[in-house]
Amino acid sequence: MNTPHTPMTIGAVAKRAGVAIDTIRYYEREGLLPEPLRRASGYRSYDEGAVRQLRFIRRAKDLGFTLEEIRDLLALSADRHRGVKAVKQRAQDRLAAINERIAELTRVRDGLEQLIDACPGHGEPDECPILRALADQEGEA
Amino acid sequence: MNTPHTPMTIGAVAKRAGVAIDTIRYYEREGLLPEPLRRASGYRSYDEGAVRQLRFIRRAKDLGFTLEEIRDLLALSADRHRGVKAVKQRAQDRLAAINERIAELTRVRDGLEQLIDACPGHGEPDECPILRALADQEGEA
DNA sequence: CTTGACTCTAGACCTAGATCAAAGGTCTAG
DNA sequence: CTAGACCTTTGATCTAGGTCTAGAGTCAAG
Repeated sequence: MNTPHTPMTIGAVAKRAGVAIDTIRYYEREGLLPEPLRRASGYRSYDEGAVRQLRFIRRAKDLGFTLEEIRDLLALSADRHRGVKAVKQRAQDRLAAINERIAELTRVRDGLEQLIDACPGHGEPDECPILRALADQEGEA
Repeated sequence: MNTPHTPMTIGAVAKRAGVAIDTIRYYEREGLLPEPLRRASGYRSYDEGAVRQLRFIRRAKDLGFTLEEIRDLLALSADRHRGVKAVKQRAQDRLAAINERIAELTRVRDGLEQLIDACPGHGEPDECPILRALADQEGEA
């Protein structure tokens, strides 16, 4: 199926997974990667599985998962059967968070857009709606 | 027009502007707030202008401006006439950045949504499209 | 054997935007 | 006058996710 045991140095793994060497050691410290075998010299010795796991982490990060959530996903993905349901739930949670963030940014964008449209781009600062919006005291509780 | 000179302690200003005392001193260090007058005892003495400026900062922060950008906006807003054009430009830059971020998040969301829809929520991890998407090696340069 | 590239560890440092602690001085109500 | 709230400074700490340094050891090629 696959080359079962192709030992690699940390540098080779880093190159193949597209991450920095320091990042690999950092992930190991943080429990996102298992401790690898060591050569007699103390060098870390990795196989293909490490590259796959690093790519997993990178993709999950691209989807906006935090390292803590990824640690959780990795644990779940190792759990045959019972993990799948939980993984789907995590993905749904992540989706909800992203949607909320999009809604928030959209609100901010619309507000900013209105201010820009109303600003002539010249004249007195007092007549600039952007500055007025920032400076006006509205909510004196 | 306004109460011309109502000296306040830092605590009073913090309360009225809705920020922490430490944050005010931090902004002062960072050049976002001018150094206030001092009483004989060394206590900082603020007036209404400080409250307005803090609210300005808070609103700009809500619009996603960084403190560095806000420092820039404050300098521009003090520049009668010539500042308005630059302020509008900064706002447009900010708008473009927000739109880009929304587009990015939307892409991520759509990808995640597809994975979730395709995941049965049970069964073997090998059949979970979420885990497969994260784990599959696609790009072996 | 030498050279240069690579790796090891422990620990410091980075961004951004605060937040907190320690040790002490000041102000105000009662 | 005293308790307690408030203020001062310097400097450390926090989150998140790394990045970098120093000093030492190792590996592969020529």
